[in-house]
Amino acid sequence: MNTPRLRSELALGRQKLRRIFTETSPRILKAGEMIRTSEARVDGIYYLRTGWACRVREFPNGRRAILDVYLPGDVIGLDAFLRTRSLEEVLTLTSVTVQASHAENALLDSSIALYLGWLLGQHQRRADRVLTAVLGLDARGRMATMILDFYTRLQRRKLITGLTYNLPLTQCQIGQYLGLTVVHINRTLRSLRAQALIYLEKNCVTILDLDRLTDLARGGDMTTASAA
Amino acid sequence: MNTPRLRSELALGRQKLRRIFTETSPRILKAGEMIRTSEARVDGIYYLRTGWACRVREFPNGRRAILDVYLPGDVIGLDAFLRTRSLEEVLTLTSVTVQASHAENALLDSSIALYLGWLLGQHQRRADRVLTAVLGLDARGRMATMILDFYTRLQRRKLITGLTYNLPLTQCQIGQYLGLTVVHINRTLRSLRAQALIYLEKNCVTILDLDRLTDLARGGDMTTASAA
DNA sequence: CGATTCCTTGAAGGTTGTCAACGTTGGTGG
DNA sequence: CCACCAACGTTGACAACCTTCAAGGAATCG
Repeated sequence: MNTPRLRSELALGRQKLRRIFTETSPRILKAGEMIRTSEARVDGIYYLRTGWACRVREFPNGRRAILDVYLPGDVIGLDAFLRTRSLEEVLTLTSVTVQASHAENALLDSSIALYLGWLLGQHQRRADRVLTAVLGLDARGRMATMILDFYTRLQRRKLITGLTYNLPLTQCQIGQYLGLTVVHINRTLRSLRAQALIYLEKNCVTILDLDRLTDLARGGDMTTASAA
Repeated sequence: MNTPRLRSELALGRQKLRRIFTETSPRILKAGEMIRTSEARVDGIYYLRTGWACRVREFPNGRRAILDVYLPGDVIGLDAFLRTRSLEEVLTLTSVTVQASHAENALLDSSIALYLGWLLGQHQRRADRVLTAVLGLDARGRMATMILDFYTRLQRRKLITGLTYNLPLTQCQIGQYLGLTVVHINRTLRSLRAQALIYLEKNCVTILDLDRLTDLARGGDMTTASAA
C-alpha cells in the first residue's frame, strides 16, 4: 500500500487537516484541566500545539489508569471520531494550547479521511508498545519502554536534540500509566539511576545509557543488582 | 459527528468493502498458523469469516504477548493499512477461513476510507478495555474483563444467544493475553469457579453470575475468598 | 508561614512468578 | 489394540515482585 498515489493523497489530507486547524483560534488550558468539552458538542478533534495531555479512565474504585499520553503535535480524539461517545476524559498534564475542529464534512473528504486513518494506525502502534510492555515486562522494563518512547517521539518531531527532555508527569501519573504504584515507581527510578541508566531530576529525564535502556525495554534482564 | 450524511457514507463504505471481500476466494488455514503473508505482499486487509485469530508479539526472551484477539467478522490488518511494516504476527487460534484484499485503490474511495477509520476506532476501544484491565486490575478482574469482552462481542454479532460460548484459547494463551503466567491463570480460573462466577470446561465458558462478574471487571473486590 | 502536593523511605504482607512434578488428553504408529 | 509421545492442565512449595500502610522530608504557592 505504498503507491505514489496513496502517498500524495496522504500528504494532501495532512495538509488540508492542518489548514483546518490553523483556521481555528487556539485555546489555552492550564495543567490539570479536563478537555472534555463540557459544552454540548462532545465530539471534535483537537490538535495539540504545545504541552502534554493524557487520556484517563477511572475505576469505580477511584483508581485511575492513563491510557495514552499526547505530545505536542499529536491529534486528540481520533478514536472517538465517528463515535457518539465522548472522548472519554482527556486531562492536561501541563499548560496546553489546542486547536479544535468540529468539521464533520471534513471527514467526507477522502484524503482527510485517509490521513485520519493513518493517524489512527500510528496511534494504535503506540498503544501496542505500551500494552506489550505492561503485559510482559517488570517495572524496570516498563519504565525503560516509556522513557524511550517519549524520547523517540520527541526526537522525531524535532522537539529535542540531545538525550535530555522534560517529562511533565508526576510519579503518581507514571504509575497510572505503567500500572504500578507511586511507591514502586519511586524505587524503580532509584534503581535505574543507581545503575547509571538514566538521570532524573525535577521532571527532567536524561538518558545515560541508551543501549542498556533499550535492552531493558526488550526484556533483557542481565543486571539484576537492585540497589535498595 | 453523527449527521445522516456521515451515517450513510459509513454504511456505503461498509457495503463496498464487504463486496470487495466477497469477491475474493476464501482461504482456509489450520489452527496455529501464521497469516503473515509470507509472499512478497506483506500488506493487505483480511476479513475473518470463521474461526479465531490473534495478534502476537514476541520478546527476545522468547516470551510472548497476545495484543489482540480476532473473532469471526473482524477485519484483520487495519492497524498496518497504509503502513510499510507488516501486520506483525497474526496467529490463528482455530482453523480459520479468511478473505484477503490487496486493493489499494479501495483506500482512495472516501466512503471506504471512512469505514476503515470507523473500524479502527472500534478496534481502539477494545484495546483500551484490555489495557485498562491490565493496568488496574488483578488476575481475577482481568479474567472477568476478558470473558465478558468475548461474550459481548460474540453476542453482538449474534454468534451466541445464551451465556455459554466456546473459548479456543489455551490457558497459556490466556496468560499471554492478560499478562499472567499459565500457573496463575489456572489458579484464577479455579477461584472463579469456586465462587460460582463462571464454569469452564474444555474450551467452553459458561457465565454463571453475570452481575458479580461485571462487578469484578470494574474493580469490585468484595469477595476475596480464594479457594486454593 | 501554613497548607498542599509531591517525593522518599522502611517494614510487613499479599499477589504473582518460578520450579518441579504429575495427571490428563488426544494423536500416531507399531 | 496398546504403547508412546506431545501438548495441555493441575497442584504444591517457595521466592520475587509489588502493594499497602505509615511517616517524614522537600518543594511550591497562597
